[in-house]
Amino acid sequence: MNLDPANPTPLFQQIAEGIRHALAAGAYLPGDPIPSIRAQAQKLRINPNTIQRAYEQLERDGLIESRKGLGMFVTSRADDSARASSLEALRDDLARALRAARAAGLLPDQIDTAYAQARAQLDAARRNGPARKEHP
Amino acid sequence: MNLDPANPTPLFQQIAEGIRHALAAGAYLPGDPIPSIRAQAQKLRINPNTIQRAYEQLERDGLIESRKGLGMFVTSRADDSARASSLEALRDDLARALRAARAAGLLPDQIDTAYAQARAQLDAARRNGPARKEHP
Amino acid sequence: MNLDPANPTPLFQQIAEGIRHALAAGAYLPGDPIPSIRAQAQKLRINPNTIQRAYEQLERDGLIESRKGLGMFVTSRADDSARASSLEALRDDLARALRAARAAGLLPDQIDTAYAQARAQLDAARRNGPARKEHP
Amino acid sequence: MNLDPANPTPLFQQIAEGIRHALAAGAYLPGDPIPSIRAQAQKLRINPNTIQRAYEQLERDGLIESRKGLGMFVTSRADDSARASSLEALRDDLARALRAARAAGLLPDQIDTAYAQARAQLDAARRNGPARKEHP
DNA sequence: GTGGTCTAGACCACA
DNA sequence: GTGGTCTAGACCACG
Repeated sequence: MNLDPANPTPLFQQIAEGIRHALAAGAYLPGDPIPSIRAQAQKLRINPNTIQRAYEQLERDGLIESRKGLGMFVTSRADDSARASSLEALRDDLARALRAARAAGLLPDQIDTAYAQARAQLDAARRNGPARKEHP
Repeated sequence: MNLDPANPTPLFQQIAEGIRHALAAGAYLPGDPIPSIRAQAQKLRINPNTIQRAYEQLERDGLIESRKGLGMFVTSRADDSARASSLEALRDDLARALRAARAAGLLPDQIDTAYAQARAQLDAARRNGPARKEHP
Repeated sequence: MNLDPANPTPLFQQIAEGIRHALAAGAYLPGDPIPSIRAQAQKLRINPNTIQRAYEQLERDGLIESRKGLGMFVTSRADDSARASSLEALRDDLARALRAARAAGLLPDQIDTAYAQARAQLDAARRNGPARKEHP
Repeated sequence: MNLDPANPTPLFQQIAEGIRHALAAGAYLPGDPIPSIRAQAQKLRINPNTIQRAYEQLERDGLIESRKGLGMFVTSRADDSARASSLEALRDDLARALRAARAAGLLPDQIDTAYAQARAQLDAARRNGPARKEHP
């Protein structure tokens, strides 16, 4: 899980996002328990309140559910939901970015070119492994 | 200028963004004065301090400059700078969105499809006039 | 930190300057937290908004960074940056002063003499301790 | 006279400075009248209030004096005073710059080097004529 | 009239 | 507790 305290996106969202990815990747199967708030907090060396907020968000999204006295468990449809919500988030992000670009008066060609560049950069990163940042 | 107080991005940034767009679109030419802080504040019904903060940011970015006792004036290279910074912002947004999508395990096909959808939605909105917000 | 409300240079810049000096002097090490806005405001008996503005400037200059809910922390390269910017400021000041002197028709000898005097005055002040203000 | 409305130093000071230089250079002799506020304002295309403030400052410094109903005239000791005040201004500027540099923790060597650089740059500019800005 | 600084006090999100 | 944004209203220098 990639946590960066200097990142402007809130810590609890970074955590929720990390777990969402883990679910989409199948790291936790439906019915599995996820680490308790206290355990997670200790492991990540982060304030338990922050973990709590991350779990709350996941629960609202239906990815995990609490069973009284037992802890939080992965929902049956969690992996699909995780993928779906990731896709939805991507759509939202793209739509927002394009709307802003259009409002700024950028031409469709410029927008497509920017996407192609970002896309190529992503492929390069994938080929070179996740640790690489720039093309060599 | 589209100002939404419910939007999580700060008001003063929304204002700066709006003027940046106006500059990119050529609404104010180099050497032109932009509306005075007080006038803008009255028109947008927003506190002058907030306008001041927006203008401050534009001045730091070299888009406008202040002449004491006279007002704020558009810099000579303002429109180019505004376009360039808009393009840069788009690239950043796209790269961030794609990185997140990849981290979430989405397939390249899904990503491209999402972009195509967002792109089509943008074109549709353009054809139907700038007032349309939702899919037609 | 030397704050003079009668000084024409804005308070928030004086504050930022003071912290810049402290960073250059190594008073705060990279990774250290700097005093919270509210604490600093209370200590200096100055409005928190003014402190906030000073910190904002330091953050823009890359000397400190904020972590939400935790405070502002010294950047890794802060001390070097602080020194570099101080040196740059000195060069600018000297160049501006010399340009003005030349424009006023002063002779090179007069300029050098003035610098020697200012330099000697500085040495004397250093020998006599930082509290001395006037010529001994 | 070099007037720059984008310059952060107030226009009226730039004007006063320009006249001070003219006096030091002997462009106006003691007893000569200087251009009336209205004439000066029209020639420089500047608000008469601004000229008025510049003349006020020169009068306070004893460089010019008003004779009722006649206008403003150059004082007998004006050229010497102009030179002296320029020298004094230089001393002040240098002392202030050095004090700031010392407060920032710069070493004496660094300060002397910075002065030598500024001095060399000045000489180069002088050799190349007043219009040149950078060494070729 | 203009921009710029400062204070006071409020509310918010985050850890 | 932290930083960040916004409002309200004051005062200043400048043209």
